[in-house]
Amino acid sequence: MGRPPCCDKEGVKKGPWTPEEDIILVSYIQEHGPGNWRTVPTKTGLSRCSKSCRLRWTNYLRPGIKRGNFTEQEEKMIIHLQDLLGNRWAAIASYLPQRTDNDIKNYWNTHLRKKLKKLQTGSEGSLGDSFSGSRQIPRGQWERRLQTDIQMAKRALSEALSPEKPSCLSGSNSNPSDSSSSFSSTKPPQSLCYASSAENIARMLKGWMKNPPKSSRTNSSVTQNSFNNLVAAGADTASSDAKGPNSVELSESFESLFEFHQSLESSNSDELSQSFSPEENKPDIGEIMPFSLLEKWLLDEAACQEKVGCGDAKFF
DNA sequence: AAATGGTACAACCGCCTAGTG
DNA sequence: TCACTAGGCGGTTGTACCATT
Repeated sequence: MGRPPCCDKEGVKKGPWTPEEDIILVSYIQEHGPGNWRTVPTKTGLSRCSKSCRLRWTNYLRPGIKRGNFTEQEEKMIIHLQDLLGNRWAAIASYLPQRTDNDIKNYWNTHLRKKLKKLQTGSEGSLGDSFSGSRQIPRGQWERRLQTDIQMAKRALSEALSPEKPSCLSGSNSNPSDSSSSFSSTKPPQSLCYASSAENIARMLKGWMKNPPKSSRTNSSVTQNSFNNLVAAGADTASSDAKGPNSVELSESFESLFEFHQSLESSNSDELSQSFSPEENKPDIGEIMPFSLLEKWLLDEAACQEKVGCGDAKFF
């Protein structure tokens, strides 16, 4: 028997999030930290279901999310990890810092699957066989490899963590395989850590300000319009139907966000990448250890397997 | 310029699992 | 042990944008 949907209530809003909602959610999380999603809609006044709030946070608003083009390296990693782990996007995402599982999944479905298909039909023999190779790995072998992966990731991470790290980062990322060390289980985070989600929004909003709504592809027009309306109305506090914070608060939020972002821009970006590392349940390995190390590991493994003849990682 | 098809991505849906009483 | 629930995950859908005809 199936569970009733968590959000089958009437009056729960669906569809694209507006900047107003984003700000309400972010400011709430900045204050209280993520977790206990069930109470978020009631406490924020958002007409969204808890799941939607969580999703919006994890896929879009949370700190440290990198959006846009995937690099060639990331692409390779995704291909390799997908071959290794299958469609376990969350697991794959844990190896790719700054990328969400949803992002990776989308990228796989829209880009990589086709790309591989093309390659597969192009060079039927080599790639095709290797691509389907993992499907034929005996379960025991697959599990052993997964274990090895986890061991190696743990080791690499603990090595990388041995030097001092910013407190924000060391709080909850101490164990990459410990997915239970989620936000809710950590102490209330320092605002600095969450501030970078405000940075995300600020960046977003700044983009909207810079680009006319039409030119921006990354945000839905609903959101753009909503934001434009808000900007238009924000100055004279005319947006009256906003739930939660009133329009004065909202415009103040915008101002503070812009100020915040400006101050970020003026400071050292390297420093930023450290001090604003995502406080996240997903291990931010790329920021913890050099990305090249992780890649080296993956590529070495692939090379090693080619040698041994495992035959499931012959892409590169 | 309009119509059409393809692409990209945010968001939703429903199942699964772990935690809790 | 069982029932219930929140959170997590992967699959799928909806829709705006872009390119082509």
